[in-house]
Amino acid sequence: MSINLAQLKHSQQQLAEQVRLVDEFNPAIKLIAGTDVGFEQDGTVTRAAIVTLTFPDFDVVEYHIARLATSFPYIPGYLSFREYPALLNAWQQLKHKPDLLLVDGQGIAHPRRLGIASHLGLLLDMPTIGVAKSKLCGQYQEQAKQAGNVTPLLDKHEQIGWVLQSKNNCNPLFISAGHKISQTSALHWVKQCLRGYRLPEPTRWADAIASNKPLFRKFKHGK
DNA sequence: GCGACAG
DNA sequence: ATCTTGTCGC
Repeated sequence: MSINLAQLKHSQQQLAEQVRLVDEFNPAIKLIAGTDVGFEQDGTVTRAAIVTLTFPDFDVVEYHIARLATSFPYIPGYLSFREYPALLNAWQQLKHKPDLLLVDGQGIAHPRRLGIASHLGLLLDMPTIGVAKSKLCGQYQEQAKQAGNVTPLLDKHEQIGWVLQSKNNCNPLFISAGHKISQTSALHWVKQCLRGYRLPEPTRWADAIASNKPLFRKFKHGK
């Protein structure tokens, strides 16, 4: 297969125009889902995990793992083309659709304002938030590694997200609105999902499920 | 030209 | 992302 990045870049610019950052504090949220993607066999297989949790108790309602042949390489700025096929597959298996989706990666904190969280939000027509463990683009003021600290992530003078110190002495999280939510609400909901760990619960569970970590193993045994 | 660069 | 033990700091 051949890849036409100029074409995909144009596609992202077109899609970015459809992203809507609506400020809608929604106190009625009852289900929040998280996603995480991993790879197997030298990257030839993409493994996407999605998990739906209750809010605010964070009880696991259901989870699914989709394994598909990898069809696109990793290219910074084009991550969604590599991961969304498996994520859509996992999403279609969900019986209980969530009210909000936390995606591992950037939302609009992207060169063309279309990180994987925004792209997925458009494809699913769902409110999404980008929760990234490292920065793709933008600048910010360094801050103390004290839980609760927040500083805006800027591109020139435009705010594209937030740099959140989610836990003491840990690297910060890069939060940005994905789709159908505002920057302020995105930060609000991620904070609501923090339980003393660096990652918000939906993301932490998705990570544990995708990588079969202790948290998930323990869950499977006791249930 | 050079460095940066989600997962 | 993934391959991997011990180790340092909270």
